[in-house]
Amino acid sequence: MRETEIQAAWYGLATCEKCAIRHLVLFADLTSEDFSTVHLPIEDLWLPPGSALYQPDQDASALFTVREGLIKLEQYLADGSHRIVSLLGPGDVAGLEASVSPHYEHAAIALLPTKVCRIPRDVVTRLSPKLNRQLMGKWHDMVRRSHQCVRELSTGSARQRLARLFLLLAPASTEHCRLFGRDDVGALLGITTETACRMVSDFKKRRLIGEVATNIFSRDIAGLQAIADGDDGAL
Amino acid sequence: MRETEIQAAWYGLATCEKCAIRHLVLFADLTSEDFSTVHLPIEDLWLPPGSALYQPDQDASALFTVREGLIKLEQYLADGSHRIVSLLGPGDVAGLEASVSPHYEHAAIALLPTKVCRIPRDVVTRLSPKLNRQLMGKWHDMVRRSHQCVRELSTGSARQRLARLFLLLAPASTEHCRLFGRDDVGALLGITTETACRMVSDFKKRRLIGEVATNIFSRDIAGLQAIADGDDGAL
DNA sequence: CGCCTTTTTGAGCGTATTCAACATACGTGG
DNA sequence: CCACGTATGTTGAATACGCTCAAAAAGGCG
Repeated sequence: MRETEIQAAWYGLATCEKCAIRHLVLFADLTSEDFSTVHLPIEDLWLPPGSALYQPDQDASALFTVREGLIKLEQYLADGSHRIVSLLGPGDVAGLEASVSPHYEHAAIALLPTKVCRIPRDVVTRLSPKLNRQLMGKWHDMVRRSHQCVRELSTGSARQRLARLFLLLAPASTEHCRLFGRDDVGALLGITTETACRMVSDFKKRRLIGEVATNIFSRDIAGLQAIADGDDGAL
Repeated sequence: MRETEIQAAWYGLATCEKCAIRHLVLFADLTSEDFSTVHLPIEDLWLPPGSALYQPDQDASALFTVREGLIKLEQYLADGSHRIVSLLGPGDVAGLEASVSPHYEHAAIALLPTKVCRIPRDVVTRLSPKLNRQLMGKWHDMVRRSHQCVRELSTGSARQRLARLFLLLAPASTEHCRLFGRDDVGALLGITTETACRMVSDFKKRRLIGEVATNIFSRDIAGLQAIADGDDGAL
């Protein structure tokens, strides 16, 4: 088991009022006055791939808004193996359970270079009534993401799952997308590392994807869509 | 596609204050006074297996506390097939999205004879501040259930998944448990109906389960646990 | 440059799927 | 009450798929 620690570098005190993605974060409804009552530090953190935001059963002292990048939530099974149960992207909140429970329930680990802002649990508690609408919305997002993982990434053949993953990694309009380690692809899709690897190879051979740099891919959206829907991978 | 309609029979106006499972439902924190402000009807419904509480995109006019039985939440895929993304049991709330969104996102269908109480969306809206703690808790439950579905029911071999399902169907202390149609077992575990069927047969042959009546099973908890953890099904 | 980790590829095997046939249960009408 | 028809459950045989184990290749990093 690889040792993953919080390697986050301190990035700077967040100026939430001017946050570029504020419309989609927890503080969307707050006024300037509300901000002035927040005296606890809200930090911006940069997470390199592989670094953990938190570990299961750890004290849930904060929650984290994802601003850029991708976070995996994984849980451990009885036999010591693990499974990725959800992915969190920009606008999502990691560790929402901090608002209702004393401990985290997953390991939250960056899959890509990721920027988050850390909001102490006490800030949420204090602003609770004002944040309620947004909190509900974030819970709703969590549920949707999780159901998406079952529906898209844990259903059908390995080929279909990988195709759907490539489509989820970035909007169709985006030129390139960044993939993560084959181990994580496997743990996410519920297949082995080897199968994940073989499938990626196969997609490259069929020109459904093209690797423009290490783990940076261009995509044939229509082709991937066809694979994702029907199981038709015949040449 | 089978036509499933709301066949729920009206059961009686719920007397929430005296509800036997009130400690685990949405109204746990309310006072007598609060109840007196609720003038909209809260109905108790009995759902026979196969009947739908709601369908996707339907107007989300109420949410439903499950009191007895089991509800499946399913979503449809591009190719017309469907996948069960979560199970809801006693204490869980179906259609929580009604509190934040105008439409339902799943089909919610009873797998077993099921008793629910229907709480109009307006009741929740009106009592909103008082229900907040409980609502958060229910969202949290939804997320946990959904992650459980990935972790336990969509991971490992078909044999492991089925073993875990039998363990989830009822507490270990419960003598018997009730299973549902093989189609639904398949859609839940992400395997085909035939495989689900063969596995159930196999479990019976190995005496891991015993069918005391149609779809009522006794269980060898320890045996099932062994299958669920290691993949060791060797004779 | 060598060491370590991650990725890739191969071969053989076991499992789940497919497609088909058959059995059983259930509900309806004769 | 039984006969029939449909829906559901069960089983078989062949195939395809993904897994295991093993080994080689390709990056990173000291």
